[in-house]
Amino acid sequence: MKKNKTTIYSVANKAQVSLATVSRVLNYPEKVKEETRKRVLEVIEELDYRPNAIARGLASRKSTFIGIIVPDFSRGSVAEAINGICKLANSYGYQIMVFPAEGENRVAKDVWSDVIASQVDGVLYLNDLLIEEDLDHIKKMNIPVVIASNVVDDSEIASVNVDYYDAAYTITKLLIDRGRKDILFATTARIYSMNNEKERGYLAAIEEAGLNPRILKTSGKPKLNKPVINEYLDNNKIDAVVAVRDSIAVSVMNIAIDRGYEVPNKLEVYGFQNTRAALLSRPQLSTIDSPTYEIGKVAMEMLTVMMEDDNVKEMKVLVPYGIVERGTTKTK
Amino acid sequence: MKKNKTTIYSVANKAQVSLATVSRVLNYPEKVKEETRKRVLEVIEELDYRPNAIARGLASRKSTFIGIIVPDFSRGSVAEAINGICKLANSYGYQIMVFPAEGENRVAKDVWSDVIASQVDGVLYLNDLLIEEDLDHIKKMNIPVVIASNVVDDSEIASVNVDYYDAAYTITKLLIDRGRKDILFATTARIYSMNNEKERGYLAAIEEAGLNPRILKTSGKPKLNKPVINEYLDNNKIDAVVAVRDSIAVSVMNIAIDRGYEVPNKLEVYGFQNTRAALLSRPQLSTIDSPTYEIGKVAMEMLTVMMEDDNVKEMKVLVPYGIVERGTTKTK
DNA sequence: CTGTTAGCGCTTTCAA
DNA sequence: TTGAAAGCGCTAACAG
Repeated sequence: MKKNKTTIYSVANKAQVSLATVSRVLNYPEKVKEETRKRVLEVIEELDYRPNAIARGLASRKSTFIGIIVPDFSRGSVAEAINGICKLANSYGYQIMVFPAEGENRVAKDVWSDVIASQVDGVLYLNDLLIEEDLDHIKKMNIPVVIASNVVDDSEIASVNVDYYDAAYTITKLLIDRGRKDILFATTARIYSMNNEKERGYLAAIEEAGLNPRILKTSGKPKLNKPVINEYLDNNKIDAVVAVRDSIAVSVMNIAIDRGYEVPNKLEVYGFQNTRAALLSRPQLSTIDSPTYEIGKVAMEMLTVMMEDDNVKEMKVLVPYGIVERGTTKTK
Repeated sequence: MKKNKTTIYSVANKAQVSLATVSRVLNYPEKVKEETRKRVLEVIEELDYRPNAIARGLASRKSTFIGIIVPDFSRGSVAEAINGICKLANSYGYQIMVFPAEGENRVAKDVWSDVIASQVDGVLYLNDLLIEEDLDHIKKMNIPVVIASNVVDDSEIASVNVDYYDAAYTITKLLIDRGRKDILFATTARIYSMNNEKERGYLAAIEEAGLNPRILKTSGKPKLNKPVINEYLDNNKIDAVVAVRDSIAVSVMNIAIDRGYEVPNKLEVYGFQNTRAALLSRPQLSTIDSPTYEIGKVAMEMLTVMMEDDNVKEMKVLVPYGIVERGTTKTK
């Protein structure tokens, strides 16, 4: 299978210049006499020449590729972040390389190995799972890495997040102020730093009000939720729900409605993330709007800065969240 | 910013062999004496050597990169397909490169330019929009291209799809057989080959039964749908809906329910795709299960075959769909 | 079975 | 302002 055969030589020949000159009009056009430049540009156009990114990468020792480490593209938050990243990467001239990181099939080591081999200039970590081993790899890496949506303490590691603690605290407080007393916090069984933060925020508000915390840990998958939620509702009375994800919120709500709960009068519900699921639910879900698209953009922005300059000051950025009140809460 | 400095030379030196031998243990291990191979492997391990994929690509004239052209990662179908692609790409040793193709910001030419420059060995076209110009580029490409979820007539172009015509025909027929007479076909205003096929299938069944076609074209976005749908329902009585996407099905259904329609007794609804939206709706949506994950896998499989062998026979593959009957239809 | 030697297509000094 | 030449790190004949 042969590739594009127009090389820098073809152009140089046809334009009657050396290949160095062609290279220059590509990279430092101002260093070439206007006349020559014009001629070369014409030939490039004519031959439809596209510089071979691979060769260029090898010669210049930078690939203009960036890597994104991603668990599962079907997760709404990830998808939006990637959209944000693409947008920016494109305008900065970076190509994006994907490194899938499914928890089960790939151990951290393999992913990072692939990343190193691929010669990317920087990496964006969008995986929601971040283990100690990853942190080690990141620190050993000699290219910049930015972590999105993962709260990490290490001050040397760049990350961008929403203030999940504050968000959870705030909506829980809102519910308490409206007289809710039995507020369920529905979270994932698996431990994510993000959801941990939310739990801390929830607990802070609950304890401050002297209420009893009620925490339910479920799988993220709608199908597996049902029995767990049903069992919980068999044994407990609740009047509000704060869920770590919209989909979990909707799952809990739907089951509660089936059991006769009236939303929002008898049961108020908040989700997290403002995904499409929140829009399609009945009633439409009130939720924390975490601007995942924005997170992607900001992360990419940080990365470009770090790729150009080793000394970056602000390693932890917090993107503002919003509270979207819809049909599942009672704001008067 | 310096990169990984362990090269094939470091390994060769330390293992007391030539670089060619190291290269061999990497690419044709069987051609190296067991003893030497072991020694080299040890050094590789010890130095944590990772061959530079860029250099390798340049020397071998194949990058082991494949490109995916994608419009919007937040689309459920795309996301699942990418998951499928990743899964396979990984086991075949291909790295995935992303080429965003937003309709508005990028003209076809740019995308294909980037693809060529990046030296990928093959490309998967996951964009739902496929214009004449793209087809031209694809045919001029000297690397294989596989198109997913786009019905394209050209027999030279490889594609993988679900038989949308058949699926739409079948569910429409099902509705007719259950006595439904005013069946609305809710589709997108923008023209997609996929939805076109569905429309043809719908029309075939409707005409066959001597009924009146009822077609409503809306935007894909839930927010913009509402007025259009409301207006339609102001002026028309319907007793069933076939929508080209789950989200559209749910939008229509929710509005209909608000207007007093009882689902599924007075109004039956079918969606398309079996996304999460179908699971979270109330009642849960009956839908065509198009196995997008599978489509991704199959497309990737085709691509690998094509990358190894220019002469491929089967250029059009159809992946089987399923009909998922849930709460919005009346199967007895 | 292993080493030597050309490149792959480009960038980047260094001279001219 | 331009050209010549030396690599970037690796693969792939070709010898031996």
